[in-house]
Amino acid sequence: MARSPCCDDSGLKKGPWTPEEDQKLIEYIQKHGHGSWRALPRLAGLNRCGKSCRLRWTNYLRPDIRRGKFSDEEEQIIINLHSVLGNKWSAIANQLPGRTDNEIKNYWNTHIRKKLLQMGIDPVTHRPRTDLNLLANLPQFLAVANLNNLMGSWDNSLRLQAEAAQLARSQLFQNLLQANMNTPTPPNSNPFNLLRSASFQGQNFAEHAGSNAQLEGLLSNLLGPGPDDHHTHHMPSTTSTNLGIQEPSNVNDYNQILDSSVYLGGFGSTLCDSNGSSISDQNLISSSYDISALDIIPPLVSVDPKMEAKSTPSTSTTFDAWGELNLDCEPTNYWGDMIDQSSSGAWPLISS
DNA sequence: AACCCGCCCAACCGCGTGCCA
DNA sequence: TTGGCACGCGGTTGGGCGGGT
Repeated sequence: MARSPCCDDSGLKKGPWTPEEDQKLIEYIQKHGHGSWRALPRLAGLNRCGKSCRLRWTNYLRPDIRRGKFSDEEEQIIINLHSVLGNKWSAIANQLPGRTDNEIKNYWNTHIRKKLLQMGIDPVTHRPRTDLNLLANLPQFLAVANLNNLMGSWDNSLRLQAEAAQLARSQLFQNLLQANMNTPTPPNSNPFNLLRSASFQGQNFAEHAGSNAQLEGLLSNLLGPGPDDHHTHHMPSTTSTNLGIQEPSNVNDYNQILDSSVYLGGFGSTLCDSNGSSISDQNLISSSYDISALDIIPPLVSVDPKMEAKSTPSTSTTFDAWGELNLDCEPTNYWGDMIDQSSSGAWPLISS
C-alpha cells in the first residue's frame, strides 16, 4: 500500500515547535476542530505537515493531557497491561486517561524497563530472566548480595537473594518442562513428582547452592511436602481449587501450569485478599488458565512480603501491584522459608 | 570552568490499515 | 477489485540537560 506523501514535501518546517506555532494550532483546533490533518496546516497558517501537527496536538497540546511524573499506580497499570498487550502503547494509553502512547512508551523505555531488568525480570516476557548471561553472572550476582549483606545493606541483599532464588526456580521449571517435553508423559504423572525427580541443570546455581542435600532442601522449600500429600500440607488446598490449577495430565497442561506458576507465585503460593481470605476463582482466573485473566493479575513474580517490607519504597512499587492480593498469607511461606534458611546458613546463598 | 557522558523525551520516520472512489 | 489517501501506531533519533570528572 502506498505510503502517505504527507511529509515528503520539502520546505516544510521540522523540529521543535515554537510557542507561536503552538498557539496557532491550538486556536485553530479550538475553533474548527482538527478536521483533516492534511489540510489543517494550510488552513491554520502553519508551515508544517499534517502529521507533525497531529503529533504535536495529540502528544503535547491537547487540553486533557496530564503531564508530570507517573504515579506508582499508573506505573503498575502500565506494567500489568504491558504483560498482556505487549508494546501496544496506544491500547495501554487508552486505559490511562490523560497519558499519551508516546509518553507511556518513553516512560517504559527509560524507567520501567530498566527497573524490571534490574530486578531480574524480562521486560518483554515479564518472567524472571533465564538467559545464559544472567546465569553465568549468578556467582557475581550472589557475591554482590554477600557484600551488601556484610555492609548491612539488607534491602539489596534480600532482593538479590529473592531474584537469585526466582531465577533458580524459573530455571528449574524450564529444565523440567524441557525434559518433560522430550519424553512422553504418563497420563497420571504428577508435576510434583516430576519436579522432585528433575535434575537441576543450572550448574552455576547448583555450585552455589552447595551439596545435593542442600539443593534437596531448596527443592523441598520450593515444592512443599511430598507428592502424595501436597494438597493437605504446605500446599493449601484452596490453591488448586481457587486458582483453577489442577494437576496436569499432559505437556500442554504442564506448560500452562508453568505459565500460571510464574504469574501466580508458583506452587505453594496462594492468593489472598487484604483480609487474608483466599480469593475465589471468579476474581482471579476464570477457568482452565484462561490467559485473558492476566489482565487482572499483576504479572509479577512472587516475593516474600517480609522481604518487601524491608525494601525501599522506591523499589517496592512493582510488587505493590499485588496490593490487595497478598501472596502467601498462609503461615507457610516458601520464599520466606528459603530466605530464612539461607540466612541461618542452611542454604548458603548468603554466608553470614 | 570546561568537557564528557548518559539520560530523557519531543519529534520524526516509515509501515500497516481502513476508508472511499 | 483496485489504487490512492489519510490516519494511527511503534520504533528510532537527536537535541537539551544535568551530573560527574
